[in-house]
Amino acid sequence: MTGRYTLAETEARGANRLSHMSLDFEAMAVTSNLFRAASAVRNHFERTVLAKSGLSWTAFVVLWVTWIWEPAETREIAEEASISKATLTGVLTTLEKMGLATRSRSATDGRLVIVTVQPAGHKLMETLFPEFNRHEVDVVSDIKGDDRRALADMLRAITAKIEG
Amino acid sequence: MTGRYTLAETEARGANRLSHMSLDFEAMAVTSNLFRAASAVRNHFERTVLAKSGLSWTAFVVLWVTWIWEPAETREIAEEASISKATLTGVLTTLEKMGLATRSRSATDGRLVIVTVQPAGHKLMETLFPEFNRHEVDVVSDIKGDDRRALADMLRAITAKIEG
DNA sequence: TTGAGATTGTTTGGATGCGAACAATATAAA
DNA sequence: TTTATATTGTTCGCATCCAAACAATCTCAA
Repeated sequence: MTGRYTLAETEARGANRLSHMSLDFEAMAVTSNLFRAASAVRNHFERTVLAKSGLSWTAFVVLWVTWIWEPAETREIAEEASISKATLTGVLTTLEKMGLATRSRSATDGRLVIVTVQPAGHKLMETLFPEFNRHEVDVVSDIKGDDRRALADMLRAITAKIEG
Repeated sequence: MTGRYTLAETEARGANRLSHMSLDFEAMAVTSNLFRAASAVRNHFERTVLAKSGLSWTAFVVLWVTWIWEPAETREIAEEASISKATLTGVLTTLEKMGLATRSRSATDGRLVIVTVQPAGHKLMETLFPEFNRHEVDVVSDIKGDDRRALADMLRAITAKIEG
């Protein structure tokens, strides 16, 4: 939760509030910095790489997942993008308005909706994704190679712990 | 970006799309799992610990920051909570409606708004925050002590790299 | 003292974001 | 065949979330 202030400062300032509680400040530091980092990365990417194309972070992720797996079912896309199906409905409408993707009904199961990337979407991703990846490289450039793998593994462990 | 599928599966499936691109899959795995984890933690906390009190993740963070630093200026709260001032305006309105916090004008600077936690807010945090922390402990329980510190440090490094 | 520029919180407009209710479709057992 | 149950995407209501425009206030130089 802490941002500008260090954990030590927060701990000192919050001493009166927190001193009588039994707390694990290291676990707290993990979740705190997890969100701080995720939020910083997201905002930075939206303001730099994604700004030109007018895509939000979520719209980009949805388009990316569809691009890799197309034709893709919406339930798969929602799962991969870590968003609810209700949210996906809105994002897909946005992508359709932008002419980047289209919806169609499944021929074998009338309940399913199949999503396909439009030519404009393919053209966009062809240049946007490599650029996106270069920013990803930049963001982790202060972390050594072995540590990057360890970092990804620990983040995966957190997700696994929650989702079972 | 990948969720249910492993990076290897995505790489294999996306071979046609990605094979001709020069990509760093390890950097990709970091940002991918960073968001997957942050999203999972947030949703899990909102559905368990926070559900009873009717607080969203953001509302809880804002209340927590105010609780530690009160009386707090809104610009400080927004910075600590990693949200924009526009977002904070809405969240504070929510917290006021719930009777957990109040706004007041600064006596020395008419531009500033000072936020204070109400008695109901104090009472809530007294039990909610320790419970919140117990869930934080649970979430990182599969990661060893030393690794937890390393994890927090690397996440801090990512944020620092972006925010300078 | 005064007026240009800086700072702050709110408003506006638009896009997520989710749970719950819903209608359409599919599946299963009787 | 029929009927109860399950699954899927959308709609609805509401709460974030941000950039940009805005009004109020402060600062500081002339």
